[in-house]
Amino acid sequence: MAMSYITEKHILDRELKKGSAELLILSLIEDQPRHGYDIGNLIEQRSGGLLRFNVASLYPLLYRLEKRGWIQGRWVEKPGQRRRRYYRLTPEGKKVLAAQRISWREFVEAINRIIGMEHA
Amino acid sequence: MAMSYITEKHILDRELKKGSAELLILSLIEDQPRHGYDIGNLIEQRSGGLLRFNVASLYPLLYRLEKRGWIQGRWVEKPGQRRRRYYRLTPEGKKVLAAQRISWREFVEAINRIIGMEHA
DNA sequence: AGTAATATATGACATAGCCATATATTACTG
DNA sequence: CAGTAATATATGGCTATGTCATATATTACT
Repeated sequence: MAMSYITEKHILDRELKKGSAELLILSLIEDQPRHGYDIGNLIEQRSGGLLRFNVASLYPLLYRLEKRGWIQGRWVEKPGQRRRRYYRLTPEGKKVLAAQRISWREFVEAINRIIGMEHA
Repeated sequence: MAMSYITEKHILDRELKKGSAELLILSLIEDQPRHGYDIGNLIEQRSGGLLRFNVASLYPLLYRLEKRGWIQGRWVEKPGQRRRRYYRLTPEGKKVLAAQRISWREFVEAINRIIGMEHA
């Protein structure tokens, strides 16, 4: 999960990734609880490697979301596995996710309008 | 151009805005040189008020873009007007803008894939 | 036994956005 | 003509947060 920003393109990627992080995490645990490492890998896989989370960003972000009451974590210990902390959406988190999805859509449309990509 | 973030929705907006700022500015001066204040107002107007730039963010960002050689500013003084610094895209900036438009599109598609908004 | 992968954790540093404020000029309004 | 608003650029200080580097612990593989 190491980052590597070499070109100008990557500078943009790095910046853009910041704000969408919450939305990604909330979406991924919408249907089932997941642990941090799983979330990080899913984001990388499903984005075709375009989006990657540094673990040093991912875990603190999970703590913040839990502190805000949007997600709730619990430790799960199974034989033959290292202990994992599974996070699930709280009722408050569900509301926030719904609001953020709308916000994301409006945001993308606003940007596209300004940069001339209505058809994107 | 003052900011006001009250709801959770706005927290997301604030974060999201960060990475797209460069793309917005480069796009707006693509066809004609513009000064900072004009750019700030255009972003607010064309986004229907959704995107707003604090001047304390806008001007330093313009300096950074100029320092990187993507934009070039020059002072213009006209009678009956306060002096303005007009920025234009450099050849290097044009290349960066083209790359960032592609990057933006890929980014949006990757996010949508993960959060379940393919149809958005 | 050694290495890689899995999984979580955190201190230190750097980036960069925002608040508040400042300055200067022009336009409007009572 | 005095006061206020709008235009236009500028910046010090605070804060949030992402990244680098590193640490720890467990399991799987060879």
